[in-house]
Amino acid sequence: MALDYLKLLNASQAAAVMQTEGPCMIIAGAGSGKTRVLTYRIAHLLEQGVDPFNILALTFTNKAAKEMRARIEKVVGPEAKNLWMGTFHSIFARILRSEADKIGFPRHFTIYDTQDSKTLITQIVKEMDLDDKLYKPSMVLGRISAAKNKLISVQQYVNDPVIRQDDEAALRPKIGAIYQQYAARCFKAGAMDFDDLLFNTNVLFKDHVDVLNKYQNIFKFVMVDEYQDTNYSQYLITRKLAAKERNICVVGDDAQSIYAFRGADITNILNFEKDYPELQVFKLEQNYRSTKNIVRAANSVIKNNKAQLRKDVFSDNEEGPLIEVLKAASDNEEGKLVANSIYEDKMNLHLSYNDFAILYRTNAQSRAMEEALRKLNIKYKIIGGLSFYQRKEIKDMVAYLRLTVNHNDEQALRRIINYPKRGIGDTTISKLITTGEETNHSLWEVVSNANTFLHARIGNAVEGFADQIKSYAVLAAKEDAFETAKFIAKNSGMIEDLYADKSIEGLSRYENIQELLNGIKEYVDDPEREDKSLASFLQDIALVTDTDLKDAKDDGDSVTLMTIHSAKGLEFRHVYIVGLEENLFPSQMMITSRADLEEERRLFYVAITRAEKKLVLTYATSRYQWGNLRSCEKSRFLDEIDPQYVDFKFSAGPGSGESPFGHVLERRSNLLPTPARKTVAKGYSPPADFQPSDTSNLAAGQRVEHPKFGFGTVTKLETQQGSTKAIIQFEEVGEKTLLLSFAKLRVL
DNA sequence: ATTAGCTTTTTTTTT
DNA sequence: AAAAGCTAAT
Repeated sequence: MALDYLKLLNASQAAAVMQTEGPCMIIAGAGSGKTRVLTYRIAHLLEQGVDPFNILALTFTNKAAKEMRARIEKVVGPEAKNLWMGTFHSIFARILRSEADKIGFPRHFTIYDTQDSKTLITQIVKEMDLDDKLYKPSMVLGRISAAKNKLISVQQYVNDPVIRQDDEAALRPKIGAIYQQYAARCFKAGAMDFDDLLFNTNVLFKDHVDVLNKYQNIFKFVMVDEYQDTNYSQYLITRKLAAKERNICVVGDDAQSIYAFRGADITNILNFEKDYPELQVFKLEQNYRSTKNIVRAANSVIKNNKAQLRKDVFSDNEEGPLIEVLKAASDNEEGKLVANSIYEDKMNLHLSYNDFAILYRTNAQSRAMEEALRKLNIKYKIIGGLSFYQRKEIKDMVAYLRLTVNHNDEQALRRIINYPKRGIGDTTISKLITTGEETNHSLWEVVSNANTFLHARIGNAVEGFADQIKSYAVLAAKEDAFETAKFIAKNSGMIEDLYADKSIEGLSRYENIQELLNGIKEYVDDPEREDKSLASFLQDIALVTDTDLKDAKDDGDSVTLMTIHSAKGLEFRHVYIVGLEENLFPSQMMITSRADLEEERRLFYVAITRAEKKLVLTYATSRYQWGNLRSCEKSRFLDEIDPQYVDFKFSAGPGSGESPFGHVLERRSNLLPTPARKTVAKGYSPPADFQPSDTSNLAAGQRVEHPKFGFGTVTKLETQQGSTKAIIQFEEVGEKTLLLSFAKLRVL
């Protein structure tokens, strides 16, 4: 049959589309038509007669999955609905639900969001009588999360001497104990956090070969988008699933890897080459999105990163205008400059507000932008930030729904046991918890038998609450999600409580509950929805992000505001990247190690490459931070762009009046040590015949040579998860920690 | 048990 | 600047 869509692809794109059998890796530069390739590749598979039920396509966001499914549907028709397509988390949550009993979880397990996890950790730290200054929930959760992403179980964690040393060195020796308690409590509550969804999938596949076999036979073709952002846990899942058919295709761009903080591991790409020696690699290097200036500027930035795969992204588009750099005196003025510029461009070039995006490093930066846009009556939408489902009243309502479906959900129970007020105070609650711990019962079991150990008055209140929840569960068993939720909202007293509050915030909370109910109604009314149960609805919203949400209800012509992380995969005609200041972008927390700084630079690269026609970069010389004014220095990243692509607009807009000392200050900042110092050994250049040695038998004390760092001595070797790190004291550049599988070392 | 008023902390990024 | 946590008074 004639594959007419091949006409729509360039040579390398077409090659990648046609390569359907066996392992394949597509290295796709920014804007190189990656989604197009994935779309047609799946379409091609379907045309070859592959059953859509046998194709698994994993994407990074729900939105990406939705979009791709829609595009495939355009090519192949409604068959596309049957593809397994979604995020890692949503796909494997679904599989875990149907196999839950095999790993001891209830079918309707709860998914804890980050806030639930942190609250639980705070509670555990308190119960264990630990110093809450030392054991900050975000820090502890970070440790636990990192462990899970590397598939380190509680047992392994507490037994591993290296981990113990690390924790002890950080004066936090009890993290293992907290991890243990945290996991036990989640299990008792029938709950999994985000990382558990992947961790437990691995457990399931490891302990139940029959189950793994089943899914290997279902997923005959596996595809992974944004492969550079997968962690070890995800890597292993895909490897296991593809082990039988070996039809696995991953798409990624190492230059756009920006989720290392979440455990994403670039070695997955290298592992991939090792796992599949017969691997076919395709490179997509032509950028169809942006002007030549934008692509070249982006290249000049990313060139400063040492750790990267060889790639040469180019554009055949017009040259386009230079990249504009604007300087503002304050964050508020920065907002004004951006808003004015958007307004002018829209009028002069007859664009719509949808053509514009403002990107920032942190959500907090949106405020100044919002104010400025509002003053000019420019409509905007904010993606991310405090999501709908994170609002207090919504979390309360959802807690009722969650507890109805899963009575053991401890966090939900604690959230609402005294909301609205039922006279069950802190003392009672801690008594309930302690009893649960002592008798090894879940909180719910204690609560529903409260009369056996509490005074009648208070015991009745507690059991009354339990009865209430039980009655909701009876209702949920026969009614759909909407009817159940509507009843709960009224019966619980939440509606009444919120309605009584006549303040502006109170009113909006009341409206938010209405909106949630509307959302549930919509969910139930969807003609394609098969499962209209409350449980099904909850499963759906647990993994929905705001980024996915906002897109659904497109509110007309508006400028988009979001973090750079959220902007990944998107494109806009005109892009403004704001807040290009030291300690903001790059972020303060990311400038201490080279790896972090390089991730930050990749983030900048991602931001630049979102722009099609015009790119504007701004920075402010002062901004409010934690309520007080701070002065800021412009970002080192600005100096990393090759100046031939940049137009430094000197004077800021109206009202800013360049200070007479402007030049002086400018000079001074140039006298500071050059940013982005390269850690290469100055007095060393590698011999032309440099040949890396086999380092599998490397031992501490040996002398080695490195092509960039020069000569050094191995001080220590550390093996973790099968990969070995060498700590080497170099003569010229000091101590470095190198991954042996990466480092080119010659043993002397 | 509840609440008003005070102090402390928080800002990285997200499934 | 705002939210969350804590103390003291009711």
